[in-house]
Amino acid sequence: MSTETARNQFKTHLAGRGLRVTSQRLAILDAALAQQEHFTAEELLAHARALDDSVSRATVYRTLPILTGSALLREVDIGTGEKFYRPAEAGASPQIAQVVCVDCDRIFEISAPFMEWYGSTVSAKLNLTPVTQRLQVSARCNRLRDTGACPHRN
Amino acid sequence: MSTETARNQFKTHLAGRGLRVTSQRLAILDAALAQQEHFTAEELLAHARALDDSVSRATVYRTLPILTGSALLREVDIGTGEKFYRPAEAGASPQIAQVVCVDCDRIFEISAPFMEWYGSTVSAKLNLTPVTQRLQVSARCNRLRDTGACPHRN
DNA sequence: CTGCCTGCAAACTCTTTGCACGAAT
DNA sequence: ATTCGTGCAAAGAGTTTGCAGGCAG
Repeated sequence: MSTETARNQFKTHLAGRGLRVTSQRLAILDAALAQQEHFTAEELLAHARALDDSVSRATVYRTLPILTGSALLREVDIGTGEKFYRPAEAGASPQIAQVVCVDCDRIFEISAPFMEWYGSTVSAKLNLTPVTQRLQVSARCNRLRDTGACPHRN
Repeated sequence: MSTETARNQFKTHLAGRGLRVTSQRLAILDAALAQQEHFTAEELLAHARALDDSVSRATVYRTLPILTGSALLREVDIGTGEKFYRPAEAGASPQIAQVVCVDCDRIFEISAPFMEWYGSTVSAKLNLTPVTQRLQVSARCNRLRDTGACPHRN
């Protein structure tokens, strides 16, 4: 999705909810979409400020829920206290497994289509209907174990 | 597992690591094992204080890692900022899925024997070896949707 | 113009830590 | 007698919120 397309999608989302299009919100959007990896709110603040130095931490935190709500970003929680975000690829499977390498702290994401069946099966036993599901795996790097060097670090 | 058995297991674990058996640690253990549902550190503090009012918040936080490390408690992270704990049933499958009802916030746990294979498959693609894995499902209550009353609430 | 949005800073929640005293071994 | 463990209170990390002024619609 081009930046221009994303901007338009964002503006439509804002307008549809009676929210205003501000330079800060656009800067945060642009900064978020430019990220290559998972990023934190703090990292997003730094990048957004590079685009528009009037962006404050509060506005980043106030804008993130709008961005996740408009399906432009996905929130990724790996249970470490701080939340991570990343651009939501259009058409990507909602069933994603996160593999967190305990050696390098990197987060990998892999489509996990089988998960849907499993979540549904498990939920049905409780008379519940699944909304979201997530397989989170902590793993060690084989290369690091064998050669002492983690190929993902640096 | 009886309370007496758990106490002995805990004392053995402490002794084996050169840690001391204190009344506070035992009170926290007893309070934890008496819980029927998932509990937070704060709730555990309240219950432990009912058994021994000299227990402080700091000691609860310092003891929780010892209890999880000795396999007497399991930590359950559902991505809400605070961590939950529950007694670790002896012999239970290490592969557990958590289903969190978004209507009543209750946490259900279900054995998920296939998860290990999923995690291994997904990790192998990255040349990683899984250490822990977790399937977390958010779900809505069917009963609430149909009748307007959540049978789990209250 | 109206009122949503903003930056700032303080508040908040959960957890961790420095310190001097007290208790387990 | 040694240490390790403890309570207290302060510090920390991440996030949220009250307020007065600013800008979008």
